[in-house]
Amino acid sequence: MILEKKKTFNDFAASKGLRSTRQRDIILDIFLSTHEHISVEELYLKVKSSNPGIGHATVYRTLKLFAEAGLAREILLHDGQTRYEHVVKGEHHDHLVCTGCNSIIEFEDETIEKLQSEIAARHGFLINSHKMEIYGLCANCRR
Amino acid sequence: MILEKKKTFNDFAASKGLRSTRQRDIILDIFLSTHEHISVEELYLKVKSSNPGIGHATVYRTLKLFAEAGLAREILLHDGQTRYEHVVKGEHHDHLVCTGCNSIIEFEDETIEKLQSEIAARHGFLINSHKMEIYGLCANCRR
DNA sequence: CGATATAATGAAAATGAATTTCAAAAGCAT
DNA sequence: ATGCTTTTGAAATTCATTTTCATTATATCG
Ligand SMILES: [Mn+2]
Ligand SMILES: [Mn+2]
Ligand SMILES: [Zn+2]
Ligand SMILES: [Zn+2]
Repeated sequence: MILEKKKTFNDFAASKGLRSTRQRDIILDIFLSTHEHISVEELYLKVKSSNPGIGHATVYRTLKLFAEAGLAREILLHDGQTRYEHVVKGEHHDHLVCTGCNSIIEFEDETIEKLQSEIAARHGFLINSHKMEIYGLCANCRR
Repeated sequence: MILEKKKTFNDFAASKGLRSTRQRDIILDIFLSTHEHISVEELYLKVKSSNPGIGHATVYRTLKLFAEAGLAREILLHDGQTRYEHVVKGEHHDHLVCTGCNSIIEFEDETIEKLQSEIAARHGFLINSHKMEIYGLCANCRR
């Protein structure tokens, strides 16, 4: 499925007339090797540790491309850092965000998604994406 | 209900031992006179037009107090500006955000809220707040 | 192949929202 | 009023992100 994502990006790049570069390959490899919800800075540091030459701006630019290509999702929590997570085709999830330890629990709820569609339809609204975050304390942090 | 909010803030201020200042009164008045989801900068400009002396920092600081006092809610959309909206006691709503014209449609859905609680409970998670934003095109912008 | 055109990169500068600093002003208890 | 503490506002600072622009790399074409 890593190969699949690489193909997704290559197809996207081709369709956009983007050139294939060593930097984008490296950043994609490293992004795909991560899990969780990684901040741009975190990814940049990972990238730099094996490829000191790659610059800040390239990482920012490339992650935007990944999001555009549909293989990454931008996540804005309340800490002033943009994060990215993997997009799994045909899947969607939302987040329980613990304000105690910053951990994130993912969940999906088919019923909520359906209700969202109904609400949008009721307003003549065409959904492109949505985000839902529940903030509070995880089981560990509760006491 | 404007008086009620002022009382809410005064009680909050009293309980926190905050001093009552001309600036906070003015900013509260102007905030309460606004509608929609106003950015800090927008509010600052409004404030400054009638009270040129009031500074940027004070507006930022005061809005945080309003949020803490429970009469304003901070909203982060995807435009890099923090916005604030009024909190109506006992009410909650979420947002349909049009990426075409930046308009916002508010909605409430009791069932979704209930499902959120269930999900949280299932994970032993204690909800403090949540946000749900649906992005897309409003009826006007669709075609 | 080269040569040429154009896109991508990266270091550094710029931007912009938000926060901090700190001296002066204002509020409050006595 | 006095003295103590909080608040204010201008300016400086921070910090993430974007932009600039000279250089380098990639793709295309003869
Ligand atoms: Mn996730
Ligand atoms: Mn609203
Ligand atoms: Zn936690
Ligand atoms: Zn619209």
